[in-house]
Amino acid sequence: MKQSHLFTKTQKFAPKDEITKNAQLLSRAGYIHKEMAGVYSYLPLGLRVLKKIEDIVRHEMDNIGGQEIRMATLHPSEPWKKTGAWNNVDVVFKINSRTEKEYTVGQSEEEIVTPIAGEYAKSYKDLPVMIYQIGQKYRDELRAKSGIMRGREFGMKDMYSFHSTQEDFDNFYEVAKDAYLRIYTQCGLEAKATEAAGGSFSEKISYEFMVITDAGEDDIFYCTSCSYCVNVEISKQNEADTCTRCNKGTLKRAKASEVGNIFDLGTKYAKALSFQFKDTEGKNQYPIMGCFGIGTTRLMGVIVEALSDDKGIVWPASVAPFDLHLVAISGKDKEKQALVSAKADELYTALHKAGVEVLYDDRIDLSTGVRLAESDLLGIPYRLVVSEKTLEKGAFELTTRATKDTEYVSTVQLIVGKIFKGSRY
RNA sequence: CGGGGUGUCGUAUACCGGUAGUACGCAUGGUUUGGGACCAUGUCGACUGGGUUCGAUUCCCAGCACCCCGACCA
Repeated sequence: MKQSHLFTKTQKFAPKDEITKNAQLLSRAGYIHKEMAGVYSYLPLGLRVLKKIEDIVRHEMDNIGGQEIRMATLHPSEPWKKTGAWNNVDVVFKINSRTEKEYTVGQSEEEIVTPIAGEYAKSYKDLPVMIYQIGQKYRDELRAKSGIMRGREFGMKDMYSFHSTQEDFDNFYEVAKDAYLRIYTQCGLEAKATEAAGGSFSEKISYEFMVITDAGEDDIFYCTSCSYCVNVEISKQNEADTCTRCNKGTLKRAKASEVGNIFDLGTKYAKALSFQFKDTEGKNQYPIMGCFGIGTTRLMGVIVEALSDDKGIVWPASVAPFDLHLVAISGKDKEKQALVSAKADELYTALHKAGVEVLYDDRIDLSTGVRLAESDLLGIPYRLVVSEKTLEKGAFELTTRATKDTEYVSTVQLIVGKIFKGSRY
């Protein structure tokens, strides 16, 4: 994409009503646009990032047997009344139509997905079933905060699984946990599966996936030796205690942000919504249900919080809006400018053909400082500068955003090799 | 929902009970071109409603919006 064509622009100052790093950087760089407290629109660059995150999530869900669907956003109130959520869950939006009919919008979808699954899964042979969707969620939060980290409308992947036995559920729970950890790794984050309370969902322990960051809103204890991690809220141990899991490490306290949560829902929703199947003996049984959520927009926010510097965002390659930022720089000399532009155009085409997603800053009349500062702010993993200097050298300047390392490369093949490093092919 | 704070050009800000100033942006022209460069000219503004006052953007009250702390957090 040519930057002269991109309708968004960067801003030198962050809006004064955005305090958190994720909102400041994403707003300044033109990834998001605030509509009201806790509600953001995703602009071209932001949507590209979000789609990449969604694709990573989608791939892992498909891998463990998930089947993607899209549930309605507007819901009838009846199933919500059946499960009690209509009156017991305070973040449920309640909408009245002009004919006084009551509706709600999705904030979690047990009430909708359970009847769908129940309509088809009549026998133990039809189970397990894993269904997920990626889409918008709406929650009537009393206080939206922290930019895109806690909104009233946000993106979420929610998967629901139905099992004929507890054992089958338990096995899948572990499989899903591993898939979750792979998702965060691919997003450039180190997440910890953390024991937490089940909330109003479940009396059992749930797992929250936590990324250690100063922006974190939760406190966790994690073991210095094994993978044990627990939310301070429910921990029976204290900081510096020896870990009871491995008896080797000690527990350290840290601030962390939640980027996912998985629950064992038992038969609560199947019972409330009358989902039964026939077991091997022909008897009616309620399936064991699980719920697996990842806030995709929140994940985007946490990535920015965890991976940015004083100049701007530093996207991991896997979720960056583009692979490469091509910047053409030249003085006013028309002849030289034409040479630089021609070379940059040529590279843009060749890189595009080689499968590289390129944002091409072709605004050659703009001052260099502005454009390089913008480049850093946008946070694309690699920057390729074409200028009079590099033309003389017969090579282009390739800079890694994260490390600021610069090297000169002379061919498209070498550029492609450097930026993909075999990670994508 | 409890507590606190803030509302001034598109953005960030200044001052002020009596012409609302600056920077960035935007427009035009010119000088620049490896780190948000410079000059000139132009463009654009007091959240809403009451009250006090000769006069309110400024003081007071209410509403609304936004932010922060807490509570809450499927």
